[in-house]
Amino acid sequence: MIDFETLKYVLPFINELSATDVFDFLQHTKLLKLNQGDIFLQEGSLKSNIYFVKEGLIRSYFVNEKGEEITNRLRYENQAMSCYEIDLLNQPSRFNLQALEPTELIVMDVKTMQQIVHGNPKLEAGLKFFVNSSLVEALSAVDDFMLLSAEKRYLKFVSEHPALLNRVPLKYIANVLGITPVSLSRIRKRVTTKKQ
Amino acid sequence: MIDFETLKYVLPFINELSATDVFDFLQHTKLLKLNQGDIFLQEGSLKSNIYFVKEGLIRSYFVNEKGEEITNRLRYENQAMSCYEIDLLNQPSRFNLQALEPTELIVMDVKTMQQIVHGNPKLEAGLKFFVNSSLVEALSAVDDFMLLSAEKRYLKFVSEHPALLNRVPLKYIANVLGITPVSLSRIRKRVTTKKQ
DNA sequence: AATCCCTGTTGACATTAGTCAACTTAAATT
DNA sequence: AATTTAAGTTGACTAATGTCAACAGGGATT
Repeated sequence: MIDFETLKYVLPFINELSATDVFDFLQHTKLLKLNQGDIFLQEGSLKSNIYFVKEGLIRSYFVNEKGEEITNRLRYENQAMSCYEIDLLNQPSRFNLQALEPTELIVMDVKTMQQIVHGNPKLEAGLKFFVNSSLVEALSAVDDFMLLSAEKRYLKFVSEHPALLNRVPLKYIANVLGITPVSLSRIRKRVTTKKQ
Repeated sequence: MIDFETLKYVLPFINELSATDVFDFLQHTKLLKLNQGDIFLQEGSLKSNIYFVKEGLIRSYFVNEKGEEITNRLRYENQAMSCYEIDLLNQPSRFNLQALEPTELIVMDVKTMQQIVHGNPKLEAGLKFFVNSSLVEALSAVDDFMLLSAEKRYLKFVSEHPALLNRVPLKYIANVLGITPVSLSRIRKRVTTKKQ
């Protein structure tokens, strides 16, 4: 169980809850403190948790046939990470989750959360907002891959997540953009020389 | 208002509803019959409808700066199409919706639907299932763009939608796969010669 | 039947991205 | 300080995709 002040900044909608609702909610969350490099969910896991980043930076990645790690998502302060295979398909995770910095996560079991949320209109609305936001984000990402060049996707990434550039190794960003680190290095060069 | 038998095949969860619930639901749906080529939603529209394809085939597309039409989604029997900008962001649609065949759609206003669904556990569950399925689909699509080559995406498209190949012009499929029609034509040639 | 239009194919070439390897740099370790 | 390691850059080359244009074939229209 974690304190209200901690939760408030990560999940703004809890400000609208009654005291008892908040207590209920807090009772079923826990704080997970991680060191840089800690892997907190392994491929094959069935733990249907949802993770809210209070502080720090995490990634989702998997290991391909060649033994290479491919990073497919990055999440930082006030963002949530979940494994959709586990939560939505009841399948073991294909991905690992790892902290890239000293990180504090608010962890909630999805099934427990659903029980708490169930029947509480404000919590229902909060969950619905979260799922809908995830959907918008995913659909926009699909459209970006369809419509934008790698260079434009990079520029969009920079404008949407400027702080990440100095926090995340380039190779992870390259993975997220769907290109190789070598290619991203060259795109970055092209872009910076263009500007001048 | 449309009949129950029609709806049953498109929205299987309504089988679990009580008679009054079904009636409520049917009262707020209507059937839209379209000819091939009909555009039933224009860019800029704010009509937050959701469309279930009873029969036929539709596409979502937009017109880019060069005046070219870019198709970003295809939907056919028993699938749903919505414009996420309208429904989820309250923004005018960037896309047009068009029937590619003689088509029958079940149309429902999203806000009306939410009112009906609200407070009815089975309808809530049905809507939740629909949104979650959309989310899984979108997240998988993102991962595919990140991890698969254009050729592999094409092969996956073929295996998942074999019937579409004979129903949809190649250029629309190319758009959906994020490549040019010329490129898809060549991939298709590569693939068929490989098999033999 | 002749024409027109649209779609898809193919060729030639340009652009972009991938692959492999060498090298530099910075950070961590000893 | 020396060594090791990992990340990023760069060069050379290959592969994939885009662009532009010409052409072929099918379907619709006249």
